[in-house]
Amino acid sequence: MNPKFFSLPVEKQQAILNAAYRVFSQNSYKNSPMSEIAAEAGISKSLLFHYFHNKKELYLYLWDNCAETTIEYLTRYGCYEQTELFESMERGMRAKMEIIRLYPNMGSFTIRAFYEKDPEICAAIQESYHRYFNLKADKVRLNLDPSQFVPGLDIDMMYREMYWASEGYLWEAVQQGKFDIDQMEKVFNQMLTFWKSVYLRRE
Amino acid sequence: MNPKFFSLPVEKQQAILNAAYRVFSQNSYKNSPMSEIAAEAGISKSLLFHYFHNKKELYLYLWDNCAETTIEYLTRYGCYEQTELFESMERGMRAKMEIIRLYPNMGSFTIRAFYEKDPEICAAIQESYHRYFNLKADKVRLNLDPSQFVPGLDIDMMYREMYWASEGYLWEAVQQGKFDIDQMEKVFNQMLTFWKSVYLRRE
DNA sequence: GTAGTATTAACCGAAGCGGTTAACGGAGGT
DNA sequence: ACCTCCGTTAACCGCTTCGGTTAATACTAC
Repeated sequence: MNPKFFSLPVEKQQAILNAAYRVFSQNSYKNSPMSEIAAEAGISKSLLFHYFHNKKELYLYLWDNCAETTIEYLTRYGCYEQTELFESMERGMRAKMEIIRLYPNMGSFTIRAFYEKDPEICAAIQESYHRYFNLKADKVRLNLDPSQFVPGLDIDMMYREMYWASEGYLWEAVQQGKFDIDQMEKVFNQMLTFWKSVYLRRE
Repeated sequence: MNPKFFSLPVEKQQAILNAAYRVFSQNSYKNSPMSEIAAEAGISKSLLFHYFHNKKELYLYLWDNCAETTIEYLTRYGCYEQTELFESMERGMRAKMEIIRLYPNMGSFTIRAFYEKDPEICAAIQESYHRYFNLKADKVRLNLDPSQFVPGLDIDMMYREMYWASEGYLWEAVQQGKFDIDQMEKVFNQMLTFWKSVYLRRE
């Protein structure tokens, strides 16, 4: 790719990447036209090809950008550090919110890219995925003291439940295409206090 | 549309509809090629155009099929009848599972169609939506006895939490493109007993 | 056979694709 | 004033694919 891309004003870089994330996350690789990306980014198709030699390069750059941005924010918000369960959930959410603020459609793109079948890119994605996975596979360790929870609680189910609920809410927001991040953060905090109120042992 | 479509063997009808649901749910209207639908359904493009005069007609038929199928199954599983909260959740899930068994991608299609911006169909979708909405707007009434729950429970939050969790799980399954419905039903039952165990008052 | 129906290969003009080229236009130096 | 540089784009390229049609094939029943 053309290094001049990085000397663009940051907002313009983001506008381009976000347009690409949106189009690629809502269409298959094959059915995602470069022209649509350019138009949405507010630049000409020629300029888009000036920065990214071809469609594949843009796609794979986005993919790498996903991994790097994610790791960067997870690190910055202390998500790899050992903490207590709800604290860890909260950090994870804050990191995710910050990423959404930057690139609203990055999450959906990541998942789509991961399951993308097109032979032109599928191999590259999978290879790169395993590279990143091996790099950061050191799982997050939690301080899980079972006695802090309501007696008899199915902790595994609780964990999955919390995960699904946050994903479900996020998905709903993405579908509607509106990202009121302050509102989202508020809802997430409500969920968090709700979980604490029902899962934590009442003395 | 050509009425001969309905004298096709049922599996073939479903194959065609499912191919269409898949393609339209994973690409914008404009970027969804009829050829891709035909290929996935295992028929020629000409035959597809033989049954549906054009792309728009197919799309709108799918949309109507969503509404009708949904209403049919919700009725069949007694989801409009007045019941207790968890019973109502369970019926809703069973209905949804049965629909997924028939048309795995109908859910995602419905949502996408609802937010579709293409001027060629947007108006028709919205108009039709309001028609259906007015038709079935008689809200489900619940027997909600607050005393059956754990004291101090935020019932509204509990309700949203359950909704998001089931949507989140469903979405995860759809993303992966694998629909092991027995497995899904099992997980949903686990969620249901989990919810009861944490939300219902323990005597 | 033959009549009728289900299905498709081959085709149509038009549009859109990924990608290139040549020219424009504004800023800075002289 | 002119030139140079460079970010940017309009116009274009060959080609594919688009939505949709047509004419011929394959199949079935009599």
